[in-house]
Amino acid sequence: MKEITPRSEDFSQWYLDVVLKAELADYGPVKGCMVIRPYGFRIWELMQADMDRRIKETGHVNAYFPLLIPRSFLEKEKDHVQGFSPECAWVTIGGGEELEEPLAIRPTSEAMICSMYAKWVNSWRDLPVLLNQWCNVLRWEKVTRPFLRTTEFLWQEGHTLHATEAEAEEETLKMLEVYRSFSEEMLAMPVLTGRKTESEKFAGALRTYAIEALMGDGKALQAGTSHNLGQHFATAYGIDFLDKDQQRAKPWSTSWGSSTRLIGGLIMTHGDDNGLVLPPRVAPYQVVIVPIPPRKGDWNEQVLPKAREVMAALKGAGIRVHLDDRDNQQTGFKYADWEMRGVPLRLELGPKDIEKDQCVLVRRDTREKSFVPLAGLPDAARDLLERLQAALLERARGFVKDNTTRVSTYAEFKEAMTGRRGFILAGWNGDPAIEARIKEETKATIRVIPLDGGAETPCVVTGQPGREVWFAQAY
RNA sequence: CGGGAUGUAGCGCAGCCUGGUAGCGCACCUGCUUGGGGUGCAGGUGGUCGUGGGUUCAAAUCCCGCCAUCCCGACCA
Repeated sequence: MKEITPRSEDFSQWYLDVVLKAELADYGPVKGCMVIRPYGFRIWELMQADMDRRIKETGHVNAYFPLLIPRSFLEKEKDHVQGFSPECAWVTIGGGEELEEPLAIRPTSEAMICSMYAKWVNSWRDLPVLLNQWCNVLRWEKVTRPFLRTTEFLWQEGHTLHATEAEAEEETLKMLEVYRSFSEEMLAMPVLTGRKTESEKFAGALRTYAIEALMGDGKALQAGTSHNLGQHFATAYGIDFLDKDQQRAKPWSTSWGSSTRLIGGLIMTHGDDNGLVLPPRVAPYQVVIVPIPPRKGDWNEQVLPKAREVMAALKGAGIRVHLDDRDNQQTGFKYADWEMRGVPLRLELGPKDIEKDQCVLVRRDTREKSFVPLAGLPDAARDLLERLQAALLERARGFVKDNTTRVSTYAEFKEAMTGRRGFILAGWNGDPAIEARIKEETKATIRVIPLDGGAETPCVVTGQPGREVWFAQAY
């Protein structure tokens, strides 16, 4: 088995090595279209199940809309089509014949869903509409990287309609908070929340909000977005309703999405030189049992029965557990193998342990070993998994803190960007030209404006009155 | 889309310059060995050399086209 490139040596290569060697994904035959392999897909399923629960708990229901969108639908919202048409893939032939109207493979579903909403919404009683869909989307990206930027990816997209601006804004912020809590609670990935600048907002949106996470190489990853679409889409797609006072009114819409990109964030937040490190809550296997063969005799008699017993006990306690009973691999190989795959806890069980009615638990993050009596094992394992989950979040928070620099001069800003990068807190006068200049000169962009607008701080470039915002180089 | 590079077994590569029966390491299969941190030995399976054309008695090798991938730029709600 080939070694994983050290993280410090080449972060990009390290990331690719982890994705491929841990068998999360593999390249497909079409550029940018990756195969999500079973181990990677299980992570997605676990994430998806929890995110789906959160979406439903906030009052939304799931539906499914078509993959193909007529060109004329997409063209109805001007900013939207400008933003997305460069990355659209088109179906022009069907059944061997040229189509009258090309069909876009959805890059996102506002156009399709809003068109249907126009048909369905007539009265104030029909509002709010709170729909979500889980699906694939296609965006023709020029540069692709597994999970982070792929031509086709899986995501959820929520699309809602509201009677008032205040309600729409509340919804937008509510879903931003769902993404924040999900990232931190499930992925142990701390994120910034805030508003995007004009240059970074969604095509056709009034306001875009995002969560931003800091990766191990000091670059920021946009991990989820929530848009207040204003009345732009209602206007473009002709959605209106009769209000209580019998006046025709246009609803306010929102959309919000999170994707398989979160898996990339997970990898780059926690992984180390030995490979993946998975937070227990999204780990396909939370515990892997590595049975140790006896020096003499048959492990089928001396070790495996006990190992199966232990596995059953852990499973009974709701822990996802795998027994590695491969007899063609050595113990040391298995240790390295499961570490690479990021399994949070390794349980070693050998003849010596069985004699003493104990086992060895080894944490993936710290490699700390503990001897645990088999009697109370499920509780001890669950407890350790919870502590590990919390420790990962704490460590990641520490990393963000250590890699956040508050600067007051542009020289300091540039210096921070040439070093370890990370988040930079600096004043900005609100001028897009300044934002563009900073990007050109340092590669840093404004990741988010704090939700409260940011503390009053002189602009780092001009010295004019400004607000403190978060900068970083983005993925 | 511009600049550079690379396509040979599942993966990583050599062979190409100087044309002459396709090789190495890992992985995989068999057997033994080993086993509490990536064992060792022996045997074995697997390749129309990215693709189309050209030159030649003969092309992985030389020439031309195309395709794909990677790196750097541009692009990327």
